[in-house]
Amino acid sequence: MEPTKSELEILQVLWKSGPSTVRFVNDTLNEQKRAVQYTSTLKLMQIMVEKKMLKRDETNMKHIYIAAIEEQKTKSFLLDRFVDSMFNGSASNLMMQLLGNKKTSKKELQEIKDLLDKLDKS
Amino acid sequence: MEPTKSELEILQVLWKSGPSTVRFVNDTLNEQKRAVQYTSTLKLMQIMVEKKMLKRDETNMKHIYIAAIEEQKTKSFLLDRFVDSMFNGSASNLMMQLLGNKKTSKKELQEIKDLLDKLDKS
DNA sequence: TGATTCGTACGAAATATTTCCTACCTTTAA
DNA sequence: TTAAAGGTAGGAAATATTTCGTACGAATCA
Repeated sequence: MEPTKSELEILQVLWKSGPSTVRFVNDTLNEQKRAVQYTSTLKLMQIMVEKKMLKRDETNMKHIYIAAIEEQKTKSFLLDRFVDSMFNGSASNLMMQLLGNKKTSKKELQEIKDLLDKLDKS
Repeated sequence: MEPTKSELEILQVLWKSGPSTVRFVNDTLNEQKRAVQYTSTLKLMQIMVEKKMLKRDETNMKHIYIAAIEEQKTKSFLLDRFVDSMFNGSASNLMMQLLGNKKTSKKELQEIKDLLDKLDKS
């Protein structure tokens, strides 16, 4: 449980699209991210199986890879580490940074407020 | 502008404490983070000077290192990348993750709300 | 049936990152 | 004035990460 940057890219594809072949993952990366050879993606995914980050169904020739770590848990873990290292563990510090950021639109802000309100009531 | 994990640790010290010697940075890292040899820290900081991430005052024998990239800009940049890669660029997705996290205390939540309110008025 | 395409396995190379050894100079204190 | 302590520089080693070439088997199709 410590995905590298490249490993995370692969996990994202699997989380989004579910169990997939190397071919599918590789095509997706090439479309959405950057040029990468098929065997590079294959190798990385094989390594991730060794690390127990992925599972593999070898029933058919085209192996099917499945994310073995949960999206929520993983993101939560990485977010924690990020907040710890960058914002001294303070979520509001992070928010402050986020809000000072031009990229955060009014729509986003409203969504966040709604979220907080909803949380209040429960 | 792409600090690695170790480089970020050093930047944090310099941002927090201002211009410092290698000795000070190294001591701080050993206290707050992990065991690391003096020359390791030295080497890394020298590399960071080459990369223009730090500046160095060589007037005296004890060189003084200064962060050459701004804390706010750097954090904003890294946060953006993080949100993009992990939460599809959506700040509210990130918030949702953050709020589902046990570690975010009520006090933090209140601070975030206050922050949003303040933002409204301005 | 061949030839081409598509798949996996394996190992090595290329990079990026981190760590530390050694040499040598300056300052300090006995 | 000499030994010890504390500095920097540089290169090499150790790791971690990423990328890809080659070999070879299975499937497909002309």
